Amino acid sequence: MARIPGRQPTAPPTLADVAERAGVSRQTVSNAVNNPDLLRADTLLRVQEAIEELGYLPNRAARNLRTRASHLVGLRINPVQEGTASAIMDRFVHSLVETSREAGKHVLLFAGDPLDPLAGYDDLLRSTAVDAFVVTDTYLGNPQAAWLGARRAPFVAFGRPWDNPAANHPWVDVDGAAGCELATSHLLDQGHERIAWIGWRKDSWIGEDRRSGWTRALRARGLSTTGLASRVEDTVASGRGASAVLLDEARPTGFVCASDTLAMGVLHTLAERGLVAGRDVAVVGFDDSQVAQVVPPGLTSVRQPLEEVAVEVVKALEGLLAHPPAVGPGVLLTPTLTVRGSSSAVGFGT
Amino acid sequence: MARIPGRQPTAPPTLADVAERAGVSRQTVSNAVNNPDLLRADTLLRVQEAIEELGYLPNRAARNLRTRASHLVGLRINPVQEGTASAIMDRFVHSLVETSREAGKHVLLFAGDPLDPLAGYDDLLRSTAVDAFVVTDTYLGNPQAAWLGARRAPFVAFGRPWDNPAANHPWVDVDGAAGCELATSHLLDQGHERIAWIGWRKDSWIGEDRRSGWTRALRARGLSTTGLASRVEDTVASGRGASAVLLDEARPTGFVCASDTLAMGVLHTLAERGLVAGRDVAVVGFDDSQVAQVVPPGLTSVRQPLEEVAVEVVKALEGLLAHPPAVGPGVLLTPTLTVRGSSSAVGFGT
DNA sequence: ATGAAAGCGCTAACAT
DNA sequence: ATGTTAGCGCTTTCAT
Repeated sequence: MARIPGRQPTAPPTLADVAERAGVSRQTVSNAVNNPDLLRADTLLRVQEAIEELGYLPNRAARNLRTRASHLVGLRINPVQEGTASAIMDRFVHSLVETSREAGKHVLLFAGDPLDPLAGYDDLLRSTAVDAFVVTDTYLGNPQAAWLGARRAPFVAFGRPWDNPAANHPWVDVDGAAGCELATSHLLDQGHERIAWIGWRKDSWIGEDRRSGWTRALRARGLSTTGLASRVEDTVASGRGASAVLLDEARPTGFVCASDTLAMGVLHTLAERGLVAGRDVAVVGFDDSQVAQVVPPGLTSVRQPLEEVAVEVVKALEGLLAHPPAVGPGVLLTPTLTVRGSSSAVGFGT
Repeated sequence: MARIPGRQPTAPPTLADVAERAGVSRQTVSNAVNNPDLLRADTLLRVQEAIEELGYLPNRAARNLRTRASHLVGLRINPVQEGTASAIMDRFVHSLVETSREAGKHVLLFAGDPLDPLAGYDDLLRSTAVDAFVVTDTYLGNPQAAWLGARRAPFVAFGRPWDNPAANHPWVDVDGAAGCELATSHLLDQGHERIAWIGWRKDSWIGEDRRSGWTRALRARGLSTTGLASRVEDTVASGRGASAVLLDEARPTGFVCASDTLAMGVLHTLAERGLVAGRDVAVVGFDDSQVAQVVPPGLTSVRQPLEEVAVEVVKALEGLLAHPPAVGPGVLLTPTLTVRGSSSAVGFGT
């Protein structure tokens, strides 16, 4: 990289450096970067050469100050839940970063006090550090949505506004009911007729949604759900306990679970009883976590299309930050089912 | 939040707004924020009240432009390795974000073409979007370190400069050899004498380091390692294959693995042969992934102290960005062993 | 098609 | 202890 004498050896070149080198004004360089159409072809070429030679790239801070935009998207991350199989954030974050890059944005991570869902948002907003937020933890009944809305802070939610269908912020979500219906139908197709559900407590909107997919699939085949459902906390121990009770009292031949964590609990029960998943009892989880992928004999699981979610989220962000802002309707994506050994003898061997 | 008439209703208050309200100059407000010691107590109080009332927070872009610092740390993230148990990034990223916050920094995520380890760094550097980088994927023989060094880009590595012990950049790493020695000693203490190693190919520095811990522990008790080691790719299938061969040819009663992924491969082999982990054969993995935590009967695993790593990384960053920069020696942290059912009948029941 | 002037909000350097 | 001046690097507006 060529250096201008008299400058700090590490200071990157500025617009003025390029202008001098190309023999034009600073403004023309700016136009070459942002509105190339305005330049005559030969001028443009000369400026571009100078840019190339100097390795010029616009200074972010200066541009941000001038345009009042940071091209940064804030994403709050919570601590990893140890002892669970929860694994979607990892994949989602990567997809979001990747997609954001294509849209000329970067992702700014910030931490949040798990007890205060609002912590961190305010400072970033008031210091104009980010242009918008991506809000992911809507499962709590997200006060963020209302709060951010009240502050006129642009944001896109990954997750439906369950508690307020009239909310007018953009959102993207995955159809959990469809996923569980898919899972249940898969077991029905394998010949199972007594299929149990292990899900979350009734106050979880997501949990009730997923459960409805199980109900729907059984009803569609004229099968009863009575005595086959259990609602517990999202822990391996709860899954194990619930499956033990269900096996004793309802004798199901298959389990559909609201999470991979609960499904792993079922695998624990089976291991204790000398039963083999996929041969003796079928098990399906939700999220297609790494756990599902590597546990013997492989856990069949509902997979959220997180790459698509990221694409839709970024699309919504771009609309939101456009002039004038454009807010489309919520987007509901359909998950797929990844079949492994836990639900089909064929799948044995990973 | 009070609003100044004549301004956009959404534009945050500026230094000038606060100055006017407090009846002082803009500089005094700036000092109140950055050098409160310079103000007389009563002036400081008045300014602070004005700041409070207006909800003022300094504009990031303006401050960044003026101070030539973004208080942003760049972290490149790679795609999640599907089908493996690899899980440390998640935990590390969260710890890093948390610790950075305490140091007044935020973490900027960017994506990288997995094939080009340098992609993404250059642009952020030249556009002065970040103050420094945290480099994590040093296992490849990291060209980033040399490259960033040549550009005088401040960075801290999570991972030793294996290929260049003379490198003078700050780094933090976890002692893999000590971890595997811990794991092997644990099995020795349980009475095992034939303990096999399943690790990575010889060109992996990290793999050889971890393996040396296994060797050291066996040698210390006068036991031979001959015929007990295998070097394969980091996949579940490889771990399964290697453990099958080792069981047939060397009859080990315990396995120490370079990763949880390989350890899961061992569990596959055991499941196929009707053997029970922890009762018939002991297995230890590395990384204490979620997989290790939830798989029945629980996988004993070496746990990296990622929270400490993050603390040391941020410490090193602060030194690096201080005036003048201060670069301390590399920091090597010691992992712990999390014992679960796969290596002790006691651990049965999670 | 190109250039000149102004200013985004802040802080470093110097006055007072 | 506080105020004044200048300028960080860029883009918007307006003139040429």
